[in-house]
Amino acid sequence: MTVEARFDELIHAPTRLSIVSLLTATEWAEFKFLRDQVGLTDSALSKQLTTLEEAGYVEIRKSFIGKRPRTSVRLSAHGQQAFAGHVAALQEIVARSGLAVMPSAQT
Amino acid sequence: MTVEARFDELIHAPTRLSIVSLLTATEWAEFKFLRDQVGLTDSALSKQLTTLEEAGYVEIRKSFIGKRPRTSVRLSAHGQQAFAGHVAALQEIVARSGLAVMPSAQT
DNA sequence: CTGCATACTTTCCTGGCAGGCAAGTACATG
DNA sequence: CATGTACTTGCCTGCCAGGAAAGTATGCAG
Repeated sequence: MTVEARFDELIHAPTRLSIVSLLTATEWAEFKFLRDQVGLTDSALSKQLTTLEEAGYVEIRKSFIGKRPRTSVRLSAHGQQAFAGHVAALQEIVARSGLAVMPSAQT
Repeated sequence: MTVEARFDELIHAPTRLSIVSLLTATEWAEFKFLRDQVGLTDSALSKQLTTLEEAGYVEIRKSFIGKRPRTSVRLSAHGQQAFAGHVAALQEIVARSGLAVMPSAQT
């Protein structure tokens, strides 16, 4: 599978970047988990998720655990591609800059 | 030299990201060159450069070539560090996502 | 039946920032 | 004196993000 390097404004925005990158690592993630990880209010997260859903980047699953509603989210295939493409675009930028790219950054 | 991974909102914004990454590759760059590369109007670029200068990320040199003024810009050491730190932060995000990082992406 | 809690969603409003246009500045040239 | 170059600054518009608060739907407690 070839990933086309494509800068994605929607994914680039800091909060959505964290949401999407969290999702790449978590399969189905729960609303509260995301909310706490990215540090947004319910309303703000809800809106971002709607935005991502409208772009076709995430799937939102509403299930009931016992009697309580539970919203879970995961990246769609399309979202994964967009993220991969965006990362590739960033890497091209970095590559142009001549900065060395390490496979994994240790702090 | 250890680079601290540090997400930088100022550098992250798309236009400034292109400006800064261009600067990492060019030493002194001229105003018109930057303007054409990033596709901004004079005024918009001027403002971004002022912003970057106020953050201490770039140095602005105003010289005269013959009788005509010429504005050139380059990344300061501080700006280089900030960029490197931001890139490291992005790489950490990508690393968390489990995406493979290629040293250079060919299209 | 009423009230309160859970789990979001939607509406309303504010604030910041980006970019374009147009005018301003400074200097040289015709 | 008018015009051109090379920006800079001011003004204005538009977008979008995020918080607060109200709305929706459902369950449970009393």
